Amino acid sequence: MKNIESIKEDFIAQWGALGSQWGINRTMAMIHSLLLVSPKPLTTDEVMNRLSISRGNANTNLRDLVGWGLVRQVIVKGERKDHYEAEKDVWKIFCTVAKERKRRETEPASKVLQNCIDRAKGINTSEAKELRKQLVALNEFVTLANTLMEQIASKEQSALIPKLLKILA
Amino acid sequence: MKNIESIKEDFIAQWGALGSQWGINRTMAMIHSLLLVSPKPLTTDEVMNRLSISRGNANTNLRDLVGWGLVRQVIVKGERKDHYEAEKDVWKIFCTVAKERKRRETEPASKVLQNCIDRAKGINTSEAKELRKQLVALNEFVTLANTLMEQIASKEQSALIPKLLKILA
DNA sequence: CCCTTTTTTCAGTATTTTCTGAAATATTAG
DNA sequence: CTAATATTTCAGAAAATACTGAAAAAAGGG
Repeated sequence: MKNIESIKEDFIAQWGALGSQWGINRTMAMIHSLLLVSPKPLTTDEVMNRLSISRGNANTNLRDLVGWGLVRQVIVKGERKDHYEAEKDVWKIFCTVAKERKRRETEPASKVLQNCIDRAKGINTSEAKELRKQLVALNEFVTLANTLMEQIASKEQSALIPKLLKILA
Repeated sequence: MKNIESIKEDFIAQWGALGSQWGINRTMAMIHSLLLVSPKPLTTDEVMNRLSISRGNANTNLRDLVGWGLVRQVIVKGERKDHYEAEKDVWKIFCTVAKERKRRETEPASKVLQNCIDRAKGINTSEAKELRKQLVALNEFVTLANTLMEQIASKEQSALIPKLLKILA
């Protein structure tokens, strides 16, 4: 059946399944994809009904998406209920996710490493030296990744991608 | 207490916790970090004892790590048991993970998108056009990311990073 | 204010994921 | 081939995660 709604449903279901193979929970990924392909902002009730999920679930995941910066609340005049819409520009989505993951994941990782490195400095065996070397290598990489991510995510797609393709050619 | 083993233990525990915030299960991340800071290859029994996990768990996760290409089996002469060691070169680890995630995650994602796009081609409403546009934009991005990852992961770190830093400056 | 509508919270439940331990299978030495 | 050792598998248990539904809190209207 060549119905547009059935295509959207499939997209939402499959994209949601992918999201969960990744670090994101299924419902959150599904709400995000629903909003991504929705021509207009939706209310909590509409999200609940479209995805057959409870109010609590819809509410929590919508707020989390807002927290990630992937979805914003919009006011529709003449309506009491909050409406939500997704950022649809793919490059902006990427930048948002990159910055957020940096903040939530790579920065804490670097802290952990730094702490272990500092503690290993006090020991003078060859084994400790070896350990320190490995941890320093890891930390340098994580830090570098941080810097690169930060810079990439602060640039315009049009300004960056051609250059990237060039140096990789 | 400034004991080197206690530093390793902390590193393993904390790195494991981070791994699980990400897509990797805690035990797998812990085994990987244990091997990363181990000066010599370890047997399944050693891994079990060091991390206080069951034989089944150790076995399964070691095999998965081998499947990811992050750990290899090595034969220690004069020993019956299999020994495992981690790849320690950080850049190689990164390349391995990048290629593997591409294969397991972004390629399937692109397939899903392509499928939806093809089906939307059969419909001629403005809404379908809108949907197609959004899905195409997503797919172009995913495909681009695939290509970049592939190329980055096939280069030497020393050849790539300076160039990257330059164009981002 | 007080009533109505909307949003948030959260205890209890359901589901999914991970882990254990022991049995089954495979490997190797003699 | 046999026995000893090592590895794999997998059913059931445990733990972690996500979800529901209803009650509480907050917001808006008159």
